[in-house]
Amino acid sequence: MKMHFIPIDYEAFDINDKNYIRMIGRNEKGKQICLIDNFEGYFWAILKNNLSEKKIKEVIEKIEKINVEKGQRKTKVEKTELHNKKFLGKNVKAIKIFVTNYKDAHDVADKIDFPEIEKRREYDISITTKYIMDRKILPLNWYEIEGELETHDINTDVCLKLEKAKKIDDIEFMPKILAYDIEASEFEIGKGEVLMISLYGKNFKKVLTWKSCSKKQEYVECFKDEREMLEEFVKQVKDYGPDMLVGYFSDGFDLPYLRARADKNKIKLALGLDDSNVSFSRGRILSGRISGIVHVDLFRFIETAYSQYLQSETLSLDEVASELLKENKKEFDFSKLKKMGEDDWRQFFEYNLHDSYLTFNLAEKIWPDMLEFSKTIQEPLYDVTRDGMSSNVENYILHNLERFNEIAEKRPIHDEIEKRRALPKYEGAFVFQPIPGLYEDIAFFDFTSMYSSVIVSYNLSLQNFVEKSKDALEVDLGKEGKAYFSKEKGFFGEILEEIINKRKEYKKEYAKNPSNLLKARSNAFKLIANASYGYLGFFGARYYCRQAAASAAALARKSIIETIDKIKEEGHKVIYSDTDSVAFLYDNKEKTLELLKKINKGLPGIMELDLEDFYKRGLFVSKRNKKDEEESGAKKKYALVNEQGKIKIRGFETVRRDWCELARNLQSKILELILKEGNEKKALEIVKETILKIKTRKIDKKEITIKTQLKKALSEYKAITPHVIAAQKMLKQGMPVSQGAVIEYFIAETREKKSLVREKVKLPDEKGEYNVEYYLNNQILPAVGNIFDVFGVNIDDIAKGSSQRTLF
DNA sequence: GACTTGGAGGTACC
DNA sequence: ACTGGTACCTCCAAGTC
Repeated sequence: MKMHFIPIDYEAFDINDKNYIRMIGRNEKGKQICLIDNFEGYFWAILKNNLSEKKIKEVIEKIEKINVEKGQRKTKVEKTELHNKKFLGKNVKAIKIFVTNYKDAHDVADKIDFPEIEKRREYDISITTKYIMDRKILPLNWYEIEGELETHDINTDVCLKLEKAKKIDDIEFMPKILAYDIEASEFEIGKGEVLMISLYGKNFKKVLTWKSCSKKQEYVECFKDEREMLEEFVKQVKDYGPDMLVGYFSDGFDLPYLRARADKNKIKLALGLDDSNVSFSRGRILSGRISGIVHVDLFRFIETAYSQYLQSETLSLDEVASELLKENKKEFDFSKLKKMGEDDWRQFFEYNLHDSYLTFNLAEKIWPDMLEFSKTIQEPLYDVTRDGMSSNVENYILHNLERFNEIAEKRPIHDEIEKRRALPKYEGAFVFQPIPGLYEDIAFFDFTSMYSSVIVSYNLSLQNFVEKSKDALEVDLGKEGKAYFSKEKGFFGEILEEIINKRKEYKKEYAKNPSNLLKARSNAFKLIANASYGYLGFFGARYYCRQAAASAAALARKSIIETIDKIKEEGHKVIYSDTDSVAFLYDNKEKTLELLKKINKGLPGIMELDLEDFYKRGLFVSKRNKKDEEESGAKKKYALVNEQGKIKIRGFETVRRDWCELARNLQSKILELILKEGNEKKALEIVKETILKIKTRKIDKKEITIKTQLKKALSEYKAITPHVIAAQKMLKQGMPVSQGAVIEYFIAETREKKSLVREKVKLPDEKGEYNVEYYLNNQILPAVGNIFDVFGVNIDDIAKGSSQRTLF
């Protein structure tokens, strides 16, 4: 049989202790297809230099006799091949060792500890990654496949055993998405009961429940008990037949909860296309897997791939949906949960369904990004929606090694990781100390993907890292001495250069012909390029090279400082610089652009300086110094307005979520008045008005709420800060408090004089007046004080003055 | 008990 | 444990006088 096929889900399985890969996907008509392929697992033994042919033959013979026993399973070396390969750019002879079961590759490798063997590699790559690397049946690409019909215990339209596959042109593809969400009686996984499950797909909406049903909506279906509801959930998902089952925070809540309740009810949550139970892989965070259906936790994907482009301060469904879909969650008061009337249940069903509705729409909206991530990195959707950026970078590299005939480096294990983590931080970026003031006519230059282009231009990588030599590039690492890098092109640099070029190409294409898909594609490459430098310095990386990362930082410092000097030489006053950007005063745009060209001519390799923008005004403030410290300009804190009147604020409290809205909004208003109108007097009036409002208690509670994230488990805090107290209070009230939660509280008046802030903490719904003194002295005045300092106005005096006036 | 100082903690910048 | 370093600022914790 011959047909078109797009693989979506990958899974390995064994028959008679041999490995196979099962791909689930669709044909162009939307039929669900299962495709089975052999997997010939292998790893590499790299031979020492200059071994005689006879010696090599002996080694091969020894290797071919190796076998291991793992419980019932006996794994042996099936065959070997001798190849000329490369390892970190060097030519090596290596034995390709095929094993009958790849799961035991590590154990087989352990037995090959002969003196003739230099290194053993690639036994630590996951089976699906290895399969994709080897057979090049790439996720979400279209193929024409040929194969025999196969009877296989799986619920798809057709199942084939693969014989031939040919890549063909893309056909537009939209997966069948089903979103789900649950509500439970208690927050802790499995402790309470699942009260309802909502499902939302195309022309499909349902809420399954076993609770009050007399006034239910038409989309609600009622069951006798939790068990029947869970069974129906499985049935509904199967009938719908989605490619993707999507939840929001469903790895951490919905799916483990469902599984726990199914276990409790002694039933199987047989969502898998082969009727298998949902399973969870252990890791720092649980990952819920359903065989044949891609379970996606949108929250995790958004967190790694999307969050840096979002304004949302938390990644809650409500905030993210509000930003991306312009829709919010429905209201529901959870404190009612203990005594629910029929109308309350009605409202709860609607609330539950709406969460699935939002999740479904988010999934459709973000689909281009998931698709392009998967195609770019060449890893399955399931992985790409969960992996962090370091894995994404690494997988991108692994899938591109073959072109370089490279054997992959190993992943570090415990001792090596510990060693790397114990190393001190190396010196990073240069940040210019600004002089506080209001400046006019500012030009901003910045380097495009500075660190990546430094890495490419100077060939900084593990492969190029060498002992001191005349031909090598010498990088001065200051206190740490010097590092040397060979000048040949290494695969790391080549791959990174391609990534940068593709990003440029797709960005240009997008500008010409905008589409969500092109935007997503350009973005995927951008994210990978941006994470590559961090990858070099990441202790868990296969291609970790601290010296390369430190050298990238050192050479970037050198570049930006030289750029600053050149700008100064032209007679400009440089006012700021951070890492890859420089701001200076200009008087003539043409001349400024000429200067840009001139600097670019002198830059090495692919390094490129760009005009970020021309700004009309810019404000830099001083640090809130401790006593006796000399007043100095604050780094990473400034506000600019460009010629179109667009304001850019960095670092100020306005953009910090751990300050109350009142302070943030006031500061923002003041910055705008100063930047747009240059009117600090009017700004001062607004501050006075706000002070009066605070004192007369006219401020809404919402505006004085402070939000702080709980970064670790409550018990691990050494210092008991206000947000820890607030979290403890929440816990006492039976509210869910988990690591990562954003805690909300306000500072209240207390009967007795208390000196510590935490003694005045109250939860938003607690009775009590806000603490005038605190909001004045710890929120409002600090937020605007250093802005008015620039104009020689002491805000503390003003505050005191207005307080005297109000007294009279 | 008032005051200083160091560091824990959180969040932002690039 | 799951990309890197730099920086600001608040509030607690513990020490000094």
